[in-house]
Amino acid sequence: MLAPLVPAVLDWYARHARDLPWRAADRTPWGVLVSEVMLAQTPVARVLPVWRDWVTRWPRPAALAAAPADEVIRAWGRLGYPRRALWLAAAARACVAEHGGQVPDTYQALRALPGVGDYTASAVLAFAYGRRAVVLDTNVRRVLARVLHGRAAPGPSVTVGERAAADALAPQDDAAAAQWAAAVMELGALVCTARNPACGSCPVASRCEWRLAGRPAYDGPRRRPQRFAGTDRQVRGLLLAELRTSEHPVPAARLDAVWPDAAQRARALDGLVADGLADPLPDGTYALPR
DNA sequence: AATCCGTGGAC
DNA sequence: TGTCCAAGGAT
Repeated sequence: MLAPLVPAVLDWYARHARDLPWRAADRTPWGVLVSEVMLAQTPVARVLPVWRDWVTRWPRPAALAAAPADEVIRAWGRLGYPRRALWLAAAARACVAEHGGQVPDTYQALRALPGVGDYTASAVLAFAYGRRAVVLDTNVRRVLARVLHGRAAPGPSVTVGERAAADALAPQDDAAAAQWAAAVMELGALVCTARNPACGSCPVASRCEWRLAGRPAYDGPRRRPQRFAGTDRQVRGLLLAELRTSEHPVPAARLDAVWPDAAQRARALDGLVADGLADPLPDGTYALPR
């Protein structure tokens, strides 16, 4: 007799969940939102110190809403995708302007915040408010692809069938569904990993379709590999690093030194300006916006 | 729907 | 060096 899937994963989670600060008993919806935005495409270990700095410096949305952009961008450090820092600041202002300074607790209102998509809205509902939500991140998608469908990895984008299966699997009860979301995500992060999954430590290995099929390699459509070297993204990163680490406005000549291709450099700098990550000053220098 | 958007570690 | 991967979202 096989243990039912959901209880087995919940039991595993009770014994193996990491002690992460955004899950602590004194967590706040604001801290959870900050963590979710930071964790997108970014490893936990790199998020931890930055998250602690942010929630200490800006314990509530109103505090971040009042912070100057340059301070916000510098506090983001090298987490990557620095537009997320501006999204969080804009979300904080929306919390103040439209939700009494609180992080909203409905899917629709969360989705309306800048930088909050389906995953983040669902995660805040579940992890901050203990509500039932279908939380489909890369970990959950991988676990379900393997356990339910015998595939090594999920497809490039969430399908309606995938969402329906995840919905059908989640407990109906709010608290149980929230626990399930955290548990299955944690299983994907710690055991059912993309590379070298630890099936020997998996609580549902005995009923995993993928393992039972001999762990066949993924053969479906692949998302095109993202290049980085030589792209505008790299140049933006180099330019912003120069602005971030300088106490004073940066002369154009110093920005010229970070990348040889003038056309690409100009394109990247224009992009930063358009995104609110750089400010061209009247004297020809550049600085972080205030 | 396909592309863009940072950064760094593992292999 | 190159590739893949890490709690996605916007356009």
